[in-house]
Amino acid sequence: MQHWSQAKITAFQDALLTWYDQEKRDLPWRQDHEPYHIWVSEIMLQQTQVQTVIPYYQRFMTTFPTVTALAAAPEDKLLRAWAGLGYYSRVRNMQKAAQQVVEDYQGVWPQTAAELEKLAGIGPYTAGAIASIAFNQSIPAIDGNAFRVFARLFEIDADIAKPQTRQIFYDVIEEVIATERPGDFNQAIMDLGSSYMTAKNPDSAHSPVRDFNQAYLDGKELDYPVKSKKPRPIAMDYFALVIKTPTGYLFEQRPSNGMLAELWTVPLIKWSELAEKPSELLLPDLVKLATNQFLTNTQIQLAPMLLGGRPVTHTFTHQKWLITLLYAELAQKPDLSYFPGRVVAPTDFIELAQPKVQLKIWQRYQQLGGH
DNA sequence: CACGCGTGGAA
DNA sequence: TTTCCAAGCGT
Repeated sequence: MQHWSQAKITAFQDALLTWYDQEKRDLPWRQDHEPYHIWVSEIMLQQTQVQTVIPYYQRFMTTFPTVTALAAAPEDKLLRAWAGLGYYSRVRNMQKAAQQVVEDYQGVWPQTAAELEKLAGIGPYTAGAIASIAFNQSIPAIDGNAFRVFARLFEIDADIAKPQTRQIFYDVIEEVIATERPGDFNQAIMDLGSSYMTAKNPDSAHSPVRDFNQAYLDGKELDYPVKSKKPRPIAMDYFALVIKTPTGYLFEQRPSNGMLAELWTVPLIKWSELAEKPSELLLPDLVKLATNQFLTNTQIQLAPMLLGGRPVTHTFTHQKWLITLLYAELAQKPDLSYFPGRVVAPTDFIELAQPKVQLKIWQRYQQLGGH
């Protein structure tokens, strides 16, 4: 790996920051440098694209205008504000961190990356981002963009999927970061990574730092960054039970650990966890078997129906769910003593924090004539 | 350290 | 359709 002279470093900073001053995106969280605003945006932006985050950020700020409001929020309101964004532990950690700020720091944010990293949900990237953007601390903020940009600028071939690689990049960035404007420097690198120096179709020929991009100059841009691949999602079969009662539909809250923790869905039965596995030719039996897991003394009034020939599919990072919809209608309100959920009228669905997969299930149900 | 954890967009 | 990627963190 090459080593830049001080003159080259200065020229790079000038080119980058001049471009950033002219072309930086006007984003809702760039209106000011309030640590609360920077923090919320950074958590939302973890593994999530800018255009997805914008409406969530705006609603979140209306709902929870201050760190104090967030610290005191009831869990259902909290989850509703996050529903659909994914990686739901982020919002639970966020409330823990808000409570830490209010209780341990009397509502005044710590200003160093080391202190910020002690807060729940704040790791090395987010700590660097907040410290540099909100508090003007000269410290790297290394996200996927920064890995890609600097891997190309310096032709660094260390595998960015390996945790120990971070130190290599940290040392490089520490040398070239603009110490007078660290927050703008870090954000400029991220803007660069999402515009000219993208992963797939980069346009480095027109990049403001074209002449500093060694991989581009060598015609090897797409060789960087080096990143080991992850295994593909494992297919899993589920049944979704759409159960209509006189006053609404059955919903259950998922366990507090694991996938989609504490979010609301119609009852989902994992095929691999069914004690008995009836033949697909006996679907009425299957519905009865599944419902009997949690509904006692219940008459299923109408013949259960299989809904939808092809399953609803939803792909997560590690799992691909293939969900077959089953429908049943109950003549009476069921006994919910052993059922971790509630009967919800369609007009009250908005009160539930529902993941995207549940919205897909409901969409399919409606397409098939449900209401 | 390797893995679990959501979702949407691009090609 | 499949694959990969996107402002990561906790365990």
